[in-house]
Amino acid sequence: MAEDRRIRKTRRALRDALVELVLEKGFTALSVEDITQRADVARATFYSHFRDKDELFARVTRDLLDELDERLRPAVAESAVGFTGKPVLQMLAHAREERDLYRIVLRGEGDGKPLRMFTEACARVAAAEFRGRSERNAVEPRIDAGLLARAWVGEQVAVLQWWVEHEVEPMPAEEVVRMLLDLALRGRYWATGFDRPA
Amino acid sequence: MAEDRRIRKTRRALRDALVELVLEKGFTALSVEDITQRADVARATFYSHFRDKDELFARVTRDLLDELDERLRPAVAESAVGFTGKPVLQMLAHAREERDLYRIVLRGEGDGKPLRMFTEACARVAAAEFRGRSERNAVEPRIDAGLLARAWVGEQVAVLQWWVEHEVEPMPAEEVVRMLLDLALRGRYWATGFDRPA
DNA sequence: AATGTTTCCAGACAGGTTGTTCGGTAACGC
DNA sequence: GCGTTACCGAACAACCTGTCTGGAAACATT
Repeated sequence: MAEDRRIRKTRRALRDALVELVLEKGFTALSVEDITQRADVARATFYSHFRDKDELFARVTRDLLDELDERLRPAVAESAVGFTGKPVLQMLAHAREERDLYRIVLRGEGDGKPLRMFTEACARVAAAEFRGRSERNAVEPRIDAGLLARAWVGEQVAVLQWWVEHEVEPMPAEEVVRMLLDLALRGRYWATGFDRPA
Repeated sequence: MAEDRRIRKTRRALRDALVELVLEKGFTALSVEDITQRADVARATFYSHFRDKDELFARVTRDLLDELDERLRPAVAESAVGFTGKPVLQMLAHAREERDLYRIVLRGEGDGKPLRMFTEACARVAAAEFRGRSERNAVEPRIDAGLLARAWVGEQVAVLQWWVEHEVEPMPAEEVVRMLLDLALRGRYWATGFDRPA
């Protein structure tokens, strides 16, 4: 009862066609026929796999997130002893491999639904990272935990977006991680040398 | 040669209908007829004002950003002497007044195009704030300026998004600004009391 | 209050998209 | 080789889009 080779082939073709075409003309401007034509698949076949465009996109995004999760698991465990930046580095590596898909997701194609899936996945990872730490934290935090998580994920996603949109890598992944961590942990005053307030 | 009262009325009705309906069922699921019906306007009239849905949304967003810019101008000038947080506070105030519109823009409705307009506007403001500062900055910054700007705007937008999506205000705007500034300027170690690295 | 202009309306139009259904054909796993 | 399953191609109604009418209503101006 292994999965039919034909199914894998058409699903893969549809996936690739979607990514290519969204990159070319945007998700909304796309018709199902555009996709099936590019994928060299009959239109009727599309509907035997997915209810509509959105379901295909959602499915593709979910697969991507599962893959990312797989990679992040060991990195998060390692990062539990301190903010090592390993999870962020893994994410950048993943983004490099699946750059086109990352681009369209991070652009908010599909009315931002895939992007929301992505940020929520990141938020779960961040929450896991923070949880392990707050237990052995003595002093009272000066900021709300929900706000902290949102800010951190927002920072990450924004930088990731900036990074994947460049045609040539603007800087090596290791450096991005270093800067992101310095900025988040030590703050802008330390990172830029701007004069501190009185 | 003042503008025709009828034009203002129908434009306003279409704007309100758009915001309401996007909030209810999402931008893509919307038809032009849905909008004109809710606005109590003939469908043909819609096309005499806008080419399509997207142009209406883009126009509504642009108006919002112009309004925001108006409010930010004095705040940015005041903030030039130090990171006072005045611009962020103004933005939160604006978001409270136009909450529904902020919601749909920040959600990425319309394939993320309006959201991109928004973040770019924020980036311009941030750049202006940073520029005035970097001149009288002695030491070499430890992080890239482009990355810094991206991270800061991403942080802001993510928190704003979090803030407007709550049905009841999770915390007063002044407190959000304080936390956001503490976090961005002094960093997570200071803000949370997490143990510093060796 | 009269006038010439502009906007709005209701309806109709072709062209395209959607999602579903069908029988026939080919590829599949076993 | 055999029974099963996925694919194809074509057709279908329903809907949406964008454009274009002529006539009615609201407008700014005098």
